[in-house]
Amino acid sequence: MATFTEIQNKWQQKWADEHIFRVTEDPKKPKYYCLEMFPYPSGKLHMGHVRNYSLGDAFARYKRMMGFNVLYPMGYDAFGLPAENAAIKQGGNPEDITRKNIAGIKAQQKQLGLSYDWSREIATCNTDYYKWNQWIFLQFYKKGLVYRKKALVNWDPVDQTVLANEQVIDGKGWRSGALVEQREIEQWFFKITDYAQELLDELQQLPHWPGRVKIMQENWIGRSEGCNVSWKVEEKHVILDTFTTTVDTIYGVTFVVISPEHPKLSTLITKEQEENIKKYIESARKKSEIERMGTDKEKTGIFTGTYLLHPFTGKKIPLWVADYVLMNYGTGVVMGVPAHDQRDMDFAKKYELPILQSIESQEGESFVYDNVDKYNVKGRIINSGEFNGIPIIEGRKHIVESLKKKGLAEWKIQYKLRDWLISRQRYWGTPIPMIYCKNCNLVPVPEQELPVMLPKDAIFTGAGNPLETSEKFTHCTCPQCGGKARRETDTMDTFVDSSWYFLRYCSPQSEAVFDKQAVKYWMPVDQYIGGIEHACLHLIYARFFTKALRDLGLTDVDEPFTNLLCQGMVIKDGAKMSKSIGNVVDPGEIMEKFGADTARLFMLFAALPEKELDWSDQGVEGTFRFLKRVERLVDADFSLDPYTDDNLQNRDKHIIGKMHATLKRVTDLIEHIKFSLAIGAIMELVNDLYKYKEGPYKKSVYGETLKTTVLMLAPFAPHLCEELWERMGNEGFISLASWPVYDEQKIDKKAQACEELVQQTFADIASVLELAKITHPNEILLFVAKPWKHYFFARMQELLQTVKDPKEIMKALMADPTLKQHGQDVVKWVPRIMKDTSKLPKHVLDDAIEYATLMDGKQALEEKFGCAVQIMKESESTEQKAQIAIPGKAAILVK
RNA sequence: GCGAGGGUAGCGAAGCCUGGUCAAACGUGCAGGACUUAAGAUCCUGUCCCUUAGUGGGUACGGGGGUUCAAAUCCCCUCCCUCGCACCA
Repeated sequence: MATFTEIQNKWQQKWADEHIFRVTEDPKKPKYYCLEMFPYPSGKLHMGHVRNYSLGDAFARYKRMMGFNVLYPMGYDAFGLPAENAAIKQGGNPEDITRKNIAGIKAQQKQLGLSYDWSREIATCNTDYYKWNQWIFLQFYKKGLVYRKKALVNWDPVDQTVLANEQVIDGKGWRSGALVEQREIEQWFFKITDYAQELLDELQQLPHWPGRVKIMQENWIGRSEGCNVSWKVEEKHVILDTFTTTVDTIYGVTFVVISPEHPKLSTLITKEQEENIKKYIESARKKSEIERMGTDKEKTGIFTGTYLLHPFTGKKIPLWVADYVLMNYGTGVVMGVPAHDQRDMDFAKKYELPILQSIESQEGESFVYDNVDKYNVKGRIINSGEFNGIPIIEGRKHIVESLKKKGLAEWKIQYKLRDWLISRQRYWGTPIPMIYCKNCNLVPVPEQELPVMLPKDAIFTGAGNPLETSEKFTHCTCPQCGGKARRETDTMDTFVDSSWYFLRYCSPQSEAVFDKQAVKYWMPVDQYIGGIEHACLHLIYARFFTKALRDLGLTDVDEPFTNLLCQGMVIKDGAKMSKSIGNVVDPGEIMEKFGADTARLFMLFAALPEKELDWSDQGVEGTFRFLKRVERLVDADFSLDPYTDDNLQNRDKHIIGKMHATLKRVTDLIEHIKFSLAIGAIMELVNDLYKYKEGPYKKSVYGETLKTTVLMLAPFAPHLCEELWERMGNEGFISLASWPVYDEQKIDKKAQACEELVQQTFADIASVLELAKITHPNEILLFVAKPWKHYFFARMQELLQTVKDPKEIMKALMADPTLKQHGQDVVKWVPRIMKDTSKLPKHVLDDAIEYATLMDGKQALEEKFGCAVQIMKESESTEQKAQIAIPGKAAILVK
């Protein structure tokens, strides 16, 4: 008997030799693009990967069997800091390290037997890939989607590079975990904010995305509708803008707060306050990233000594500095309305600033805009001069219009989403194709000179950007004037690489960025599978790229991913697998011990894809046992007394019915990616097959059922199923076989069961008669498990002939002493039966069928045995039981 | 604080949307039996409590309340857990 390792190797080899998973565009076949988030090649697979790929592969295999032309590719997100850090630490260079890691991870993926079209493999560190990053960058540049500016940026002191906002988590770098500092540096940006509105709007058109991802993106984009109000500074020709969504409270402004980082701040300080403010700014900057993130948010601030003039009342409004105002949102200046804003209220109370009410609720009470829907609030404006009494929402319009006339306000839509900072001061990434020339300033590298390759002579010391150490790289000639020039040494964020790789897969060898026709055929991705951690990073960038490339006329795809599945984490002993806890299970070891099929099947069986998966060693063994159980079914000796009679007995019909029912269920479950339930249903069928095999079975029925079982299991445990497919004498690969089709007609198992019941009764009565040596029974007693049900249906039928009112029927039924005992159930069913027979629960209908069958059976029994058959309600006493043995009568019990 | 998702039998995990077929799939664990010299593997049976040859009854899906003839499932309140966002004006 072949071991699972032998089976695995055999079929993996065959799949590879015959290239059976290779695909090309075929307009005659419906396409299906199944994609997993490609991995960062760290050298070894972890359980999260295995889960991800098991899900994707099962689904791709299923779709293939369903007749789709399935694009199922794999590649590597190969640029990134870990490889560079490894080079610094252990010597060597990032490329070699990365290539080695790719080889390692690929070997394990192959070992898992994933049905990728390996001819489409890509790695983002290949020049023929990152060349197109540069090309896209240049297209974006031409279109004005790229710009360079000096900005306060998130500086990761450990990784020595800048981070995008999305990569800062709790004030720490997403990779290094180091506290992020603010630095002012010239940086490259992608203008993702141009697409903020579309990115937000089109979330509506993604019905098959998990709600939480959409909500997260929505929050991340963070749209607010409001207006900018300009404030004149007293005795200075300076204007300060504030952004507010609730301009209705403008009469409630008792102070204005400016961010410590605000560029105009220095000009707004009075001499007396200068020293103190400098101190405050200093302390704010120091604590900023640590304490601004803290839970305890006691507000601090300091008066600048300067006053602003209220645009309506002309009153003097003090200008304060406080670090609860963020520089990078809105204008960096906020109007303080302590009566209606919790933060302002806290601040006002602390510094004893006046509190002025300017709006009230419908009930005439003051309220704070905390848990209130700002855009649909009801109430009116008060204490606000000419605006008194106007409903809040309407009042906003009046106020803005009034200010607009004075040139002091404009409507404004504000987003939290900020432009995507893509420069990284590191080596292992795509060089940004720009040149600095003394004469010509900033010059893009001409397209024909792409790619700008990473130099081989860079030195990895850990200090600064290694690219700057390469003379060959940094020195160049200006493409415009031909003079000496310097190359940009920043590289691109690796998230640029992953923002369009799904397009490249469509035509990985294309001489262009991608082949338009191929993209037209394959895109969008029908099913995308990956971790939730990318909800606001990769998934937003990829959407942005898709839209930007569309606007460049390169595709006509609006949204890249139609269906999105975010898999749950793999945990063990109640915690995420991690080295520090020591609960890591190595996929390699599991594959060694139990094989790829078991590893994959367990991953799919243990939990629904979106849920957490609790790793259990016993569960793995159980899965392993199940596969062996299936194998034994195939290896069973068919020659052992199977019935050859062509007529199908009840037990044959039953198993066939079960098979079709299971097939229907499994198909539906896989379609909805509820793999664990699908596998559970297959297990049930396997259990039934074992039972079927116990009794007299027919080879044809057994074989047919088993064949279907193996086909259903094939997407989950492909190696074993290929092997079993062959052992059962089938030609070709099961991977390329067609998904079986169920026959609705054969599913009606209840009718079969009833028939079986009658048949069984015949047999049982015959044997009882024989045992009791009874030749001529006068009467046969049929005991039924719930006789009152049948009785109920009989009465019900009678009543329906004459009475139409459900309540009357109910009354009549309840008057019956037999049914009275079961009043609850009677009351349950009558309204249902009266309402709509088609909507009856299945079991009620079944009971009705059973009743009819029983009546038929009774008749048949009477004919066959030539005696009266009586259906007994119940056997309450032993006396009655004793009658069973009374000669001249036969009794049989029916469930 | 805001937002999302959870709490089901010894354990993992379905069922909830669309109330009745639910003492609740499937797996695991446990118990008994068969096979075996024995162990393992395998197969069968049982596995909330009481009772039975069959059956029947009681209690139960975090806690409390409500709607309904009927609630794990719908509504309200409450407790606990996990995960996102977090002074966004």
